Amino acid sequence: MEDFLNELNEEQRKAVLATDGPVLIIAGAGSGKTRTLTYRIAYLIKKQLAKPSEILAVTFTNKAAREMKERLTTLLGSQALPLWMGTFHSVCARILRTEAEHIGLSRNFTIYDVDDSVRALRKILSSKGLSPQKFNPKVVQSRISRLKNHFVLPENLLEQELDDEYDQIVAEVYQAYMAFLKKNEALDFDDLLIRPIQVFDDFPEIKAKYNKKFQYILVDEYQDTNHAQYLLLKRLVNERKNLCVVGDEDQSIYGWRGADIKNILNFNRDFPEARIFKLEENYRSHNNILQAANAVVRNNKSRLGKNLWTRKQDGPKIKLVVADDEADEALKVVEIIHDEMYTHKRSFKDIAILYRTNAQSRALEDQLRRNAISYTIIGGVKFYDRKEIKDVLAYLKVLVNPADSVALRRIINFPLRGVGETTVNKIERFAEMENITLFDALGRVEEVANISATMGSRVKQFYLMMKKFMELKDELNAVELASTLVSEAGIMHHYQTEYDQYESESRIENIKELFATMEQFTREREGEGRDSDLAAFLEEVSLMTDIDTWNESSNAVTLMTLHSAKGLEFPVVCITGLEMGLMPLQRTSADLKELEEERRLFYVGMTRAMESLYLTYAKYRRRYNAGTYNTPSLFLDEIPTELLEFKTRIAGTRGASRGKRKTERKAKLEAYFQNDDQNQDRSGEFFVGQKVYHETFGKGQIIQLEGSGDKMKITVHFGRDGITKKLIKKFANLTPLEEN
DNA sequence: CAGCTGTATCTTTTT
DNA sequence: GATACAGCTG
Repeated sequence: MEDFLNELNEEQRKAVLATDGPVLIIAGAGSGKTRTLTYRIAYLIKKQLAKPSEILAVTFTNKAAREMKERLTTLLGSQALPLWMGTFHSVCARILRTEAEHIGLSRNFTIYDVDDSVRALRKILSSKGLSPQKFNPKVVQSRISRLKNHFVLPENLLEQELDDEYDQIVAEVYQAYMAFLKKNEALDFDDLLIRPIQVFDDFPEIKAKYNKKFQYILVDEYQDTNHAQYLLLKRLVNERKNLCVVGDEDQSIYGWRGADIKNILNFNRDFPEARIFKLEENYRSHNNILQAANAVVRNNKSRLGKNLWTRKQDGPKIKLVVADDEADEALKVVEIIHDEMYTHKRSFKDIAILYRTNAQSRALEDQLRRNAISYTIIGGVKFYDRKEIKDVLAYLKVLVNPADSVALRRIINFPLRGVGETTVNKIERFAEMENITLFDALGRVEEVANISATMGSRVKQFYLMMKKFMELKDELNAVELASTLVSEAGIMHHYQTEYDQYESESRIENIKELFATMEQFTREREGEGRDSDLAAFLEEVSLMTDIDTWNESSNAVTLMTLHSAKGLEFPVVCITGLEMGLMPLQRTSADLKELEEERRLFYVGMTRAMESLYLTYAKYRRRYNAGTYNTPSLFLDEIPTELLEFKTRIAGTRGASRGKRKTERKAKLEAYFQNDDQNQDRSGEFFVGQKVYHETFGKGQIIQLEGSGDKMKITVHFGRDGITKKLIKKFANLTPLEEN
């Protein structure tokens, strides 16, 4: 017992030992926050202050929850398993499923993701005759989500007179949307948080049950909780107020999602008796990295302030790398990777490449692939967002919850069975008249007016097939059910025949991977003695993010957004795209609050690095159609010059600037931009990124230029055959193609 | 009336 | 540079 207390520093130990009453732990980046939390839980259990089942620990991602659970199992064995650990959303889903019968909710409710919500709203808006130009479904979705995050319900809005016409309509649509969800027995992400609050308020006996159950509550990443989560916590905490929250206001990066930094800043106003501990020793990063990060975040006004320090050596300077454009930036990233591998004996998995927007990954991917560097991408098109996965899941969702019309509409004519929009609309109108679900209406298709006999039998055939599988639901386990369904419904056949070989293989591969995940899920859940049925699996999947499925052990460079990188660490980190307009993002620079969040985001990125940190930016970058010339991010100016090394080439040469003075560096940067303009304006010449045509190879794109004049070597990637060729200008006979 | 083809429209970050 | 939708065709 005491052994593991010795593994903590004094402040961490104090935080672990302060078991009772409200506790706020301000934990700087890399200060051993997870370790402190884990040991605190272990301590509670070992000292028998609480049974595992009386502890609730809320983490920010499912992955964090899984890892903490593993650590606890290592410390305590399987006795720790009954504790509740998960994200707010998964914990809420669990409560709602447990209490479903008492609160008028189907146990098999579907969870709608943003995409589903937008689909639903699109339908509602058009049925109200509102133009999608003026009332963009995505905008309306985010407005409603925002309202929900602030626990504002449609009835609160409608009872007051709203000045703004737009707000008035949003309020009406909001109400219709809630009715739609109810009819479909669906909850969206925000409902998962809101419904338990309502349940606790409406059913005191249920609130009492959970108050009794959860004697100790711990919340990680408290700076990123929103108002609804705050209200929920207030209800979950009982009179003992054993609430321990851990967070770092400098790492609050989810304001746009409704996270309220005030939750952490005002914690001791909510709980005046709260004890506060500050973890300020950083165990992760070399001193240079830490000092640079500190210097950047110091420019923020809204913070509690702390002094993060380390015993570690200074380490190498932070390398600032300038690139011509995004392809060149990617090329330089490749050089960085090579250099780190050969001169510092790193492997792929030690390296992370971070960026502000997912779209930036493309250029990086291209270059990594060409240089045979294995990589994994987190985010972007998520595994569970892939079309084939969504298709299969939609089938399963309908099996579990036939009332889910969004899923049903997705599959009713997939694979194509000749049942189109018009027919579905007719049946839907019938369903509304009869006050039954769309699915039940399919079974009575012969009663629907104006539907031909052939059409009717197509619909009926689909209905009967689904019905049959619904009956098989209890006989087969989740994987058996899913795989039989997928072949019988013709999905496998569809993917085998409708696409080229490469795509077909990868899609089928993905479906198989889904089945493998299901199997693993079933095993794990059975081990814990929890629900392992299809409904439970779908719930888990709905709340899963890319990072949760990330396999750290595979040896590959990791690519992800700065947001996804929160909570992770890598020996080598490279943050790309450090230009004005991208980092900070264009629309954020006007608003000080948003600018500060961008700065925190950069801070989060920097503090992921343990040993080396590279910062790159491109002077020119293509975004949508037009490209833009960019100036370096203002955040770069906030890093003390003596901590920076200015690199124009990565390996071999010492291209580093000796310029220690800011002005000198600025002059250098400006010189770069001058150069660049000339480069780009040389009409008739070739440039990197240019599209060209070659007699034998067809259309291609220049990815590298070496030398000059007729002897210039031009490396071109030809998309058609996916090959890359190095050509001599004189002989290649390349024709430049018009842009676009 | 289903299904295909071409055009318009956007791209911040995610539970 | 992918997706959604309108409009056309069979």
